[in-house]
Amino acid sequence: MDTGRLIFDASCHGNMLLMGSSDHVFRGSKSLLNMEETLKRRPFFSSHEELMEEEYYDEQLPEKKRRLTPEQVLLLERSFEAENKLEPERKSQLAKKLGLQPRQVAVWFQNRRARWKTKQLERDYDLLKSSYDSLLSDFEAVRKENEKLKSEVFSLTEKLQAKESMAGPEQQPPPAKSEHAIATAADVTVKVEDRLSSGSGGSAVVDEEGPQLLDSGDSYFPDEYPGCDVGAAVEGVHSEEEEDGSEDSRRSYLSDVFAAAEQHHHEEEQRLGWWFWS
DNA sequence: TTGTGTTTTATTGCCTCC
DNA sequence: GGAGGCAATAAAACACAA
Repeated sequence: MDTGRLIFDASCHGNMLLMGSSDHVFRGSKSLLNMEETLKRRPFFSSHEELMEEEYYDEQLPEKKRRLTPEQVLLLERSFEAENKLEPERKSQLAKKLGLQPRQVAVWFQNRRARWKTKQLERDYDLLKSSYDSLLSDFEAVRKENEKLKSEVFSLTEKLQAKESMAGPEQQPPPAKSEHAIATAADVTVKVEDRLSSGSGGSAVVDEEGPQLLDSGDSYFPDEYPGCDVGAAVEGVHSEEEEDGSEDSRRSYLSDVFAAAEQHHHEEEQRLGWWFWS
C-alpha cells in the first residue's frame, strides 16, 4: 500500500491531511498519525518524550478535523444540486476551486448523499402516513354508515315480522326472514356497494366471494386502499429519484419505503383489530 | 462551565462494475 | 484487480440547557 504521507494543505485553512498517491488510495489503518508513524516522519524530534510535550501538541501537531467554511459548503451544495454524483474531472475542479483535496470533496458528496437519502425517506414516510391517515378516516365514516344501515335493516325486519304475525295464523307462515326484508337488505347492500365502488378506483368492497354484509356483518375494509393515493406517492418518489438516482437504488429505496409503510399498517391493524376483523 | 445530544468530517470494510 | 459507491461507525466540532 502506498503509505500516507503528510501533506500540508496549502489552502487558506491550513489543514494537515493524510494523502496517498491518489485521493482514494489512503484507506489504511484508522490513523497513521500514531506515535511511531509520526516519529518516523519528524526526525527532528529525538525522543518520544519530546513529542509528547504539550507545547508540541498545542502548536505543532496536525490540526484535527476542520469544518468547511460556509463558502465551501455553499459551493459544494450548489454542485450537489446540479448533480449528486461526482465524476473525477468535476471532483478535481471542485477541489482546486475550494482549496481542498479531491478526497475531501468525494467524502463530502458521499456524506451529502447519505443525508439526502435520510431526508428523502422521512419525506416519503410522511407522505405515506398522511395517505394512510386519510384512508383511515374515510374508512371510519363508511363503517359508521354501515352500522347505521344495518340497524335500519334490523328494525325494519322486526317491524315486518310483527306485522305479519298480527295478520293471523290462517295465512301462509312467513319465511324465517321475509322476502321483503331480504329485498330491503339486498337493496342496502347494493347502495353501500355503489357508494364504495364509485370513484374509488373500482375496489369492490362487497365482492362476490367475500363475506356479505347481511350474512356475516363482516368488515367493509377493502382489500386495497381506494382512498389512498399511494400511486401518487409512488409517482412522487419515482420522479424525485429519477432526478439523480439509478433504477436499482430506486427499487431498493421503494422497497424500504413500502416495508416501512407496511409495518405501520400492520401495527395499525393490530391496534384496530378488535373491530376490523371481529 | 460542563454534560449531553446533534451534526459534520473522515475511515473502514464490503460490494459492484468495468 | 482497481475505482468508486454505500453502510456503519468513530471522533471532532458544535449547540444548548442546567
